[in-house]
Amino acid sequence: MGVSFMDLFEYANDESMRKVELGPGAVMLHGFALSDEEALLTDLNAVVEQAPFRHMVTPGGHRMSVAMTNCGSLGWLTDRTGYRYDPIDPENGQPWPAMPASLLKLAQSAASEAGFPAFTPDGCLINRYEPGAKLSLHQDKDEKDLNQPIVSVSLGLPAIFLFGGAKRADKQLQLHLNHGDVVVWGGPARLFYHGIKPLATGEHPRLGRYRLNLTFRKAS
DNA sequence: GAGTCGCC
DNA sequence: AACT
Repeated sequence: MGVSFMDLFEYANDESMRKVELGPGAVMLHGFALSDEEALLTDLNAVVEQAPFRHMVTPGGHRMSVAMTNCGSLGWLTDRTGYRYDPIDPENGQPWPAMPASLLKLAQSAASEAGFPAFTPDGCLINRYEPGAKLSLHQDKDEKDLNQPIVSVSLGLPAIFLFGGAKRADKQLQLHLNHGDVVVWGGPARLFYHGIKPLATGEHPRLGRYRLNLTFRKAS
């Protein structure tokens, strides 16, 4: 007898709970990013200036509603030929912007808090959602090193994060992600299916009409 | 044959 | 679904 699914749903969405164990290897950290907000947004702006957001295309030929860019030595890409990590931004032929120290520090401190003290991310995928944008249920499985977790930081407009299990059909927790929330999953949860429901319209004091999601990973 | 970071 |  552990906590029931409904109990977990309540705990996981209670912002007064600073840290919620979602299951083995998966942790929700409420309001974790807020202390570094100024440096974070300044550094993010610099990254995006060098590597602008773009709507990538899936192997099936569909344009993604989420706009993406990357920083760090490896960036995640999708195009007609498939999903992969690449050190070069195909839009300009240049390496992705280096990962700013503020981002790396945030990712490592969140990972440590979640029980992964040796996290050494080499890539950060930056996802920009506007109202209506979504990411359907998927696994992060293009990384060579599945021993290290995924660290996901939410900024700006709120979203509903679907966090399922090892099989697509597994029941999903619906987690309300607000500005500054972090979700970390690794170990037994590393390949769990997850997604984002279509973003509701809104206005955030710092990020306006957008939600930004930073997902740190060790790709190589 | 299995799977799909998409679509309706 | 159209492709891997």
